[in-house]
Amino acid sequence: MNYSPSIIEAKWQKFWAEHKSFEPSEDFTQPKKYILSMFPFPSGRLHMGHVRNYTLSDTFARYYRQQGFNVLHPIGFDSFGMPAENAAIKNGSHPKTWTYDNIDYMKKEFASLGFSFSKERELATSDELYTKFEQGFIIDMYERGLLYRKEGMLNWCPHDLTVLANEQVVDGCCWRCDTPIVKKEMNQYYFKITHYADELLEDLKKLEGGWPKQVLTMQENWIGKSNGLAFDLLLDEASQATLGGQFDRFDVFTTRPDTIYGVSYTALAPEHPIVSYMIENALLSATVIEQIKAMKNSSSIDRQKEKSGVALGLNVIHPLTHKTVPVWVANFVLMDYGSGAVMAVPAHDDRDFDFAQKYDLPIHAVIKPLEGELDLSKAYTDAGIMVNSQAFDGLNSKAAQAKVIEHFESLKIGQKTTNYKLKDWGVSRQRYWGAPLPFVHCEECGLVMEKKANLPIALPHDIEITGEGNPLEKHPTWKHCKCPKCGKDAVRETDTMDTFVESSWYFLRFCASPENWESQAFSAEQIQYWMGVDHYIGGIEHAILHLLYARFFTKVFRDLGYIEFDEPFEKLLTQGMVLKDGAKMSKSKGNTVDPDAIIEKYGADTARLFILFAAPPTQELEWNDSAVEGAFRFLRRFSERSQNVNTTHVIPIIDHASLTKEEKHARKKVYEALKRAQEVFVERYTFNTLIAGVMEAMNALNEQSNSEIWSEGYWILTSIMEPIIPHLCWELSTTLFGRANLTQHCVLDEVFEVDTLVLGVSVNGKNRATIDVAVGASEDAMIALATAAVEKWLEDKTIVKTIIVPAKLVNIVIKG
RNA sequence: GCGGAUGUGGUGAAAUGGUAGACACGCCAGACUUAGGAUCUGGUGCCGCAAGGUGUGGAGGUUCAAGUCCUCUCAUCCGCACCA
Repeated sequence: MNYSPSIIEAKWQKFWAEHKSFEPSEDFTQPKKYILSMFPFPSGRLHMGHVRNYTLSDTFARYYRQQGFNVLHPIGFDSFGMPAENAAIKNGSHPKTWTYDNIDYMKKEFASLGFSFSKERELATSDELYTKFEQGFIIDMYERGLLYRKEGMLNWCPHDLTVLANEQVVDGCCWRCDTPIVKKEMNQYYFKITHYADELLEDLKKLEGGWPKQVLTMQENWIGKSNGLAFDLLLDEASQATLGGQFDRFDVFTTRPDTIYGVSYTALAPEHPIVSYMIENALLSATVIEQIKAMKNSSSIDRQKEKSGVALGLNVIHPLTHKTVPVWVANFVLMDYGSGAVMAVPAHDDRDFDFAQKYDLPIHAVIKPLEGELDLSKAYTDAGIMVNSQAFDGLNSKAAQAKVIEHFESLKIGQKTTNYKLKDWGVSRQRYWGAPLPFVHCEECGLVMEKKANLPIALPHDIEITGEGNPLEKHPTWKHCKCPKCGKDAVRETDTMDTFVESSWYFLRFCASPENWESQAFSAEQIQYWMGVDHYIGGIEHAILHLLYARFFTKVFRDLGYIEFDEPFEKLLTQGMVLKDGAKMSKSKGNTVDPDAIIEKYGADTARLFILFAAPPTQELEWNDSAVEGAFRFLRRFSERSQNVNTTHVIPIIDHASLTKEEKHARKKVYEALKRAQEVFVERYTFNTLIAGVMEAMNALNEQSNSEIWSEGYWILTSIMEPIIPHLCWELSTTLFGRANLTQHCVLDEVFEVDTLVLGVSVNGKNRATIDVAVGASEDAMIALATAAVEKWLEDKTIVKTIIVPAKLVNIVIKG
């Protein structure tokens, strides 16, 4: 058979579409698999990263269908977001039109790759129906206090004119456009993700084994739990007087209570309320105020370059020694962690040390190393023996931490405290193309949530996108409404939501059956059956943002009573990037490969085969045009050699004993490939080795000419390969076997039985020869053969011992 | 600085402590062909005519046996990073 991918691929894609071949069953008594890859943003065209992502999930989905599972393999589009608006500014297109045109095109690309997605559950997160359910959840969360509004200093991207979550600030710049962010004070909506900080951290343990370690570590670091001591520092009387009696103390947090006697100054963040008060009331000189303002306004990158600060002329009382300690303002103290104030122990903290050096502040050593002398040219941050610490002298500093905390607690001047780096998730965006926050501002009632019956609060179509400000804010009528509570004139919230909100629950929405798609977001029964996601596949770039938010939503939905589990994704597979010429494919580098062009030239099966063959999924994949050719040539051979196969509807029964050596070898290779398939799909995911095994089997089949063995081989190999190269395999399987072979197969042990074994013979662990031994040969006989084979290396030596590894090798240990 | 990953032929890679380099790409030689950027056959880690030697970033160690386990170290990549 001539291999014509364009013909057979179109044929089977049409067949699958017409027969709705990949819709999951509503029979919830069947065993299920939920296979999901992270859905794409509809940017217009698929790139090779997408092809890799969806080829992986499709391969799992098709495998499990063959194994008799009810498989949910859905797809959607994460279709809100800034690029649609950017395109509107650039081309004058409407964000909606642009988005849905792109979706249409990308759906065609999906189909041309033969992905076995459920069509009936396809969604775009910008669909009004999706917005409706999402806004409902937002209202639930607001009622629970999990969504709130507060004034705060925010990351503002001056290019995109929107706020960004901390997670969306990369190296001080906007994660999308790389513009350095600035701080801006704004009223914003927040999700109370910190309420779940501890559970999000603790439940990472449940994911061990199913998630890559790297991702677990990244999440752990991001949540950033640390235990320590929080206590108040009392301002001395003079300082209280300076502050007009407005402040008498401030709160600090330390993870090193064992260094408490080493405190030689304290430092406040430039944004600290005491500092603000002093600026507002002109309690500082104009120069100092300028310095502090400069600290505040400097970008987070500049702030990290060099430590700077200034003394405030205030003093606090050390809680244990009662000595006076000066108060400084310092740029390295962060307002949004802990209380925005620190006790400084320069002898035992690198930052405090640098600062003390610069401003010539005293350095009191209170920990000495277990061995050797204390080096005062730098901070000693390790554990050691406490000194100059009154009653604590001589204690191991590590062990004494709890004792110091107890001491503070017994004096009622401090307490054990846990802090997290994780901050609440700011979700408002001053953009048009997003889901509106379902709130109304009423002069009488204040902030009022919409009635669920009024949802969705949909976006107006007639807007003008200029790139400046929020188009919803500028729309003539949209924001004017009646207060849902009192009915008087009111104003709609014009902020829309961060698009990470949509991707935080889309995997739940996919569980909804098409028949109640319109009426409810999902049902408990459907969720219970389909969740959790058995295999979740996507890029490592979502290790923190998306995966943390999705975990958070899952816990919230559980607490709202919608679902009954804690974690959404059982197994996470993070695929490596697709590279060309050693670099990530990108338009700016001009090293992209267009999937459509590859499909047109070689077909989807070639693209899929190459992508899975060139590297294991988690590793980077280097694009190689000639290796793609190689994949194509394999498919052609696979297709053409099918002429050796007899048509049959059952697997041939073969009398193994009567076969020639080549025939036996061919069968062995085929069944080895089958064994490997079971291992690869279930445990290892190293599809490259599976494909190699199938190639070996093909090579072995080609060494013999028994048509029964060809038939058995193709019966099994087309089944193993169907998840990878579905079009060709459906074609071959249909023509040859009436598709009866696309199912589970048993490994026949008889094909692995052999008469003779090839053993390696090594001398002192170095391989020297190979021998053929009969199965069942005695150890003595094997040793005799082995020693004879390596005689040359044994001359004038004494054999100390011999080690026989069954079916593998004989190692002769010699001396002299 | 902290955390993680990776390091094996000319290239992508394989090897679940037991014959390193499977399977491919590329390259070389041959066959077929009007032709070959098609197809088929054979070869291909390195040094060497060969016998043989040598070889998984480097140095040690454990073991009868190490790419694999342990210690140290170098390089590259990724993530986090003034979090008190």
